[in-house]
Amino acid sequence: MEFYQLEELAAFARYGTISKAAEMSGVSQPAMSRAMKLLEEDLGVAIFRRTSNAIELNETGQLACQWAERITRMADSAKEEIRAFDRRQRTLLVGSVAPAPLWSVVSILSALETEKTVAGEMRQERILAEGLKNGTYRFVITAEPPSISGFSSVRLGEENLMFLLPESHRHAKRKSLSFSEMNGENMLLLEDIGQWRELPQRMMPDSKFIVQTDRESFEELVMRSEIPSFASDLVYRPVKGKVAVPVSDKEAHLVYFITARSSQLSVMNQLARQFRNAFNGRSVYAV
Amino acid sequence: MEFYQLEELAAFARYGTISKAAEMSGVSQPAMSRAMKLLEEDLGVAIFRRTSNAIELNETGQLACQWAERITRMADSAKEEIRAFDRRQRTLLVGSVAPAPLWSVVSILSALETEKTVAGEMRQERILAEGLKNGTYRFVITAEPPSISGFSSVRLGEENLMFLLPESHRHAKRKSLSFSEMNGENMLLLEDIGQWRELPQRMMPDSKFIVQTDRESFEELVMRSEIPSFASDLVYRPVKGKVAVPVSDKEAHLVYFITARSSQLSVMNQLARQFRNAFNGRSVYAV
DNA sequence: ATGAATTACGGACCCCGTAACGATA
DNA sequence: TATCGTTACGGGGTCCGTAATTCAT
Repeated sequence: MEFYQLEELAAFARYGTISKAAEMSGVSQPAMSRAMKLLEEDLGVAIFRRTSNAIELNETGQLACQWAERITRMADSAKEEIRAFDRRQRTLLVGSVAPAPLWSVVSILSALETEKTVAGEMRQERILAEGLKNGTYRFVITAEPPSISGFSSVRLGEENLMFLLPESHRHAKRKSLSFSEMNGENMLLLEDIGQWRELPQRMMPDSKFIVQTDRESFEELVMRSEIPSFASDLVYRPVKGKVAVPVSDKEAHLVYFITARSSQLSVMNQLARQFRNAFNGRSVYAV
Repeated sequence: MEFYQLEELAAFARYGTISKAAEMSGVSQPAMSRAMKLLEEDLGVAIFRRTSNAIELNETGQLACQWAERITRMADSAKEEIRAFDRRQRTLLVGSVAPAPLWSVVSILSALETEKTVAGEMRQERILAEGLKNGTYRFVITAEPPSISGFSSVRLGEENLMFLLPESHRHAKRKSLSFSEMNGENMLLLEDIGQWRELPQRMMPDSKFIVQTDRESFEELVMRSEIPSFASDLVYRPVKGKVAVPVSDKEAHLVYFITARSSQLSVMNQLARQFRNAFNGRSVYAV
């Protein structure tokens, strides 16, 4: 019994005649005729009812066909799952509640673990803790480190939110600014910013937020319009005609921790060191 | 991906080295080495960890092996089930509560249905009714015909129990004899007699029954000893030195019905006719 | 030096496609 | 006569086993 015979049997059942099934399967008619004969011989039972000029499945053949489909389906899913498992084996997935620390951690890890493909994704803290336990994530980055036995956390660094205002803005000269002071003012907001996504909406309930999914469109809008937006010290790059004013509320200040199996402690410390090196002097608050 | 590769992968997992697995599978070592390599190439992922002169499964390989076993097991059971189904398709199974009518019905049916293998088995009435409905039995023979819609019953004939006594027995001259009159007397009994099996024990609670499994041994014992036994008009053959005395209790008189799908009515009538022809004049009570 | 895996090589087998054939509507 | 299935036949791929090679214990 061979896979190609089972597949051809299923094709025959679908199309009714050997000619049609052969044509649809991309083999010659005699080839399929032979394949069915060989399968029948191998099984040792009649699975076809043959008249001089036609052929059809008998009851046993219908059963055989169900099995053929089950087996080929199983073989297909086996291949798929084996390949998926292999991919998971050779990729190292990092989860994070915010994009900025994720980018740097992914980039640092890519250099450290040259064997593996490093990928990152953003999720809620609850999901991250779950995924850390079940092995989906090797590392997770959160503001409140989950305490799971066998896992350890290391302080990674901090991120501070800033208002990005046009120089002409009435608050442009301020050294710091609270959410309440900006409440009611419409702002540009980027969609995919994890933990930062709902904070402004909560703190500034009277403001309208113009949400952008595409990062390039967002930056285009920031540059070309007078509408205030947010920036962060971790990703801050000066924009011509704009000034960055730190948000004074404590909610705008996040401390990130990286968490993984305790066996990864040395890797995590290295990560934290490189992370801090990369952003030394960049943070508005830090030193 | 081919079945032979999956089987060899499973063998390799079982025996640990290619050499051993090849030897146990009856193929050469290079053949199996190649098969594993081809399988690996087909999957497109590494399933082995190779050192210069050793090879072992990696984690993906262990998963692949589980799938290999699942698939080959499924293929094996598919073959088995297809063959079993085919056998069921071409055998006609008759169920009965007693051996005597079963034998004749099987023999008559064998002549009628030359296409099929006719087989018979004895079961309790409850099981027979169940099996008739679910298609296990094409015909069942019972004393109390089950009434199931779509199925019909035909009176087949009757069977009467007799005591088989040595000529010297105190009751040997009787024209008939009740269970209670024989109660307390030890008797020979055949094991595989279906409905007749527990009747004597219920009606003669003080008797001890010497049960024989083997029919030949039973007949030997009947001939060579003075111990009374049972006979029936349906299978009665005179035994030298023994006399048969009919049992007078009504429980010793059974009327058999044959039941099957109503579409089989004409076959059942033919069966009943041939059955009565075969036993015409044989029954002690009949006529 | 023994045992394991792979590579090299010639041969056999099997499956394929083209072509020819038989049968049915 | 057109369609369908089977048989016949030459070709090519592939799988096999033997033999040789490499490597490690």
